[in-house]
Amino acid sequence: MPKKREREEIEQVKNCPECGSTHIVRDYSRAEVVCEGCGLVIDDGLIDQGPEWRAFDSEQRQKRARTGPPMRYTLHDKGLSTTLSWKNKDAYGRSIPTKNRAQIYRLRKWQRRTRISSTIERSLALGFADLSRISSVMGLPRDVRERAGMLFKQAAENRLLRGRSGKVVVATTVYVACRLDNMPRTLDEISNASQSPRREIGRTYRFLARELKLKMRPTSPIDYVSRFCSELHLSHDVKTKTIKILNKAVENKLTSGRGPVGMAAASLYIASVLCGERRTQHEIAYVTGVTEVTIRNRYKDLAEKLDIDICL
DNA sequence: AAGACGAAAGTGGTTGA
DNA sequence: TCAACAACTTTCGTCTT
Repeated sequence: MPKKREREEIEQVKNCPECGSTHIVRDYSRAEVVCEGCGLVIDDGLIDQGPEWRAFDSEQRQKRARTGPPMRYTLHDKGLSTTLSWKNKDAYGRSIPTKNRAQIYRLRKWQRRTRISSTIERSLALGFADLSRISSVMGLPRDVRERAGMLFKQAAENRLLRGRSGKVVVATTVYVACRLDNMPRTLDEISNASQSPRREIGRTYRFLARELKLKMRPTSPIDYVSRFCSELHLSHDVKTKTIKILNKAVENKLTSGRGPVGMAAASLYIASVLCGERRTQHEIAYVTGVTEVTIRNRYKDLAEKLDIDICL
């Protein structure tokens, strides 16, 4: 049996409407037509003509053969649920006798009720798919993913997804989970990985924090240090030096009201110079996502108030 | 030529009336 | 709801190495 093609290039859509990329593929495992450039889902509900099972001999083939589309895991019920018509007709078009109407009514009522919980499950399934995509792009550890998943579930169960983009909510739960696990990511990083606008994530963050009564403490600049250090290929010495500087800054109350990322960036700059492993303001600005101007302002502050001499 | 500097205007979010 | 405000960004010309 020839191997089934999981993904294939597509010819109908020439360019992605979002980013213009021509790299557009059919992903049968997700039933989507996706732009590889920006991740935009151009079409979904794609029907895979192949079976989802494999048969190794003719007996198995006979047992497993059936009609209907293949199962899909991105749907909460794997696409196998029953639909119940609203007409008082049976499958042959005959009208249903009056004495059975009450029964049918009860069936419909339960159909309606179970469907409410399944919309939640559906958004969960979609959200989790998004979550695993974002966390693998960002390389997040499992604990953070789990936490984000739990948060998303809470949000869905409390009906907080209404009128909000699921993608943004997922991105927000990732942001929150990172912070709660003391490995904060900046809104910009989350925004890049999830392809959602930063301001939306920020707004949703405040909303979720209020609705789910999340007790968020302000992030400490120290939590950013190791990650930035390794991205800048700086030694352990620079790292400890940076943390020393930051602790002193906290003691002298230089950090309150200041953006933690800016503080971390400036301390990192100072430490890198003092340890003779100098990185330019430009490099640090690029990695940390704050501007050179902010690094300058912060580090001037620090140097002056903490009596640090930087001989350039 | 690259990096650092700083002034000035612009931006998005918070706060308090 | 709106204006004032602080922190931060953008932009750009100048100085230093």
